[in-house]
Amino acid sequence: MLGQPNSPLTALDGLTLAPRQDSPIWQQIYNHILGRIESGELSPGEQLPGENHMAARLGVTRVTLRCALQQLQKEGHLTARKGVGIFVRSPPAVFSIRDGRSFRENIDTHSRSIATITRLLARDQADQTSAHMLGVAAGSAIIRLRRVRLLGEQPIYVNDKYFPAHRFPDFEDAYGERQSVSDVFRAHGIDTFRRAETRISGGFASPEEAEILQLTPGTPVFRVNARNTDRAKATIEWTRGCWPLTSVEFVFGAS
Amino acid sequence: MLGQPNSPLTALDGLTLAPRQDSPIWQQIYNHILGRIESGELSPGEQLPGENHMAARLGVTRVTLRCALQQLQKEGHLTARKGVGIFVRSPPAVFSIRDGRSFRENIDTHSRSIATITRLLARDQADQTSAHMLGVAAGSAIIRLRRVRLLGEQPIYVNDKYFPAHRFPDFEDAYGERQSVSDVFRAHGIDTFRRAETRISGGFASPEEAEILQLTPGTPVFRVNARNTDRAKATIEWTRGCWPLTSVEFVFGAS
DNA sequence: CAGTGGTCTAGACCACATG
DNA sequence: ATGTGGTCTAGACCACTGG
Repeated sequence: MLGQPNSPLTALDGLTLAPRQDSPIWQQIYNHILGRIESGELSPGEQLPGENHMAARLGVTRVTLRCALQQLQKEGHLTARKGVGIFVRSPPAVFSIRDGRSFRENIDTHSRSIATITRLLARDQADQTSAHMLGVAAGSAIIRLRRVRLLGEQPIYVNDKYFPAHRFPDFEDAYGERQSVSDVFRAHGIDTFRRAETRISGGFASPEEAEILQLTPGTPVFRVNARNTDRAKATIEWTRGCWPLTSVEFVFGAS
Repeated sequence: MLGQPNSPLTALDGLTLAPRQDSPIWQQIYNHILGRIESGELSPGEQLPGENHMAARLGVTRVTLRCALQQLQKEGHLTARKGVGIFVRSPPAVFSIRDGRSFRENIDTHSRSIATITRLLARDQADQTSAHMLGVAAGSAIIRLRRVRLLGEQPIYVNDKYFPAHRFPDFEDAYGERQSVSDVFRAHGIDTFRRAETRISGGFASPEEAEILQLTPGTPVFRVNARNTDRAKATIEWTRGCWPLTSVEFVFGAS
């Protein structure tokens, strides 16, 4: 028993199912919960009652209830953790990423707090893909960096960055102080660099991505691939990132 | 009875369910069908056997089978039409859209045939949103254009374009001949224009979008908003488009 | 009319996480 | 040991589409 993690258990307050409306029961449930999330009555991180409770409360089967919950999970509003419970995920008050600006510059226009977690920083050998993107030979020494960005408490972005190791002998030291890639560039004499290419595609969260971003596996996501080049147009960084579909908007060429 | 629309009914050939593997039954079914689609054994437009047939053939409940089918629908591989059947949708061999190029220039790099359908061309009054995007007063005369693009037989893109009517008195005539917006611009003395801003976000297909794109409602999609401006930086076109998530990749700033 | 997919019920067992 | 979400069964009725 978890005590009463959320004393009011308010998730379903005020829901009464119309007996035979034009819309399916699961959609009525879906709409009701979504409404309570978007209105803020259910806040991010809050736990919902168990599926059995909710199904009994509504007089429907778990199967029916789960239709609604699964849709809400696919849309990024809820996260389920097996053996634990279902939680409000959100925000996802969409915010904008402008091409050519740093992550922090983009976020700063928002009021919420932003955090960076470095999950991996290691030297490795380039595989086929990363070698190609960096313009080096397969097997060359590269540096791998995996970071997760949090908006408030919610992870909203995970990315893997790859660097040609020979350009950055002091990567770890330069990075360590402020977790800033720009610092690393500057420390190695690269004061101007440029976003050479950005590719945006769509996909579905792998189990690994889902765990990091606190999503249900199979949730739709943005996949972003980008290359940064130095003044001589040599590639100094290749980034592969993943965003929940509903958390972000990409802006190109704006004012 | 539809006769045998696909004589072999090959959708499930060779599938035998492992009794208690590590992966759920529905995922085994999912993987099997997806494999047959991607290998080309199931071709676009082909109809699957009915759910009852397939469920019986596999010795599972429809509920279990539908788990697999629904996932495949969300990913854009299958389309279900109530009262009719389930069809292979595909392609979606992803193809790339480069910013700043016309749709046709982008597609021509692909081998498949491309078609344009004009679903609507009308004069109207600007609502709040379109007025704001076009930089005109709400209620001003505007021109609305809705088009669908097909790759092969599959609709892969629907968009609504809005134009300030006062700039294009002869829109219909200039457009009619080749269904070309560039022609309209040229006919009104606009020989150079520029993509001022592109915004990419994610969402889920509305019933209307789903019908047009032959998707299941709720399928994840890209939403693209863009503005074109003339030499004087006045907005001459605002576009709102919708792509199935798995059909396209957007490329910015490439070679 | 018969066949289709969409919805729903009332059970059940499982793996998992927590206390 | 308990409660959680994940999976699955064996039925059922419905609305829709087509011939």
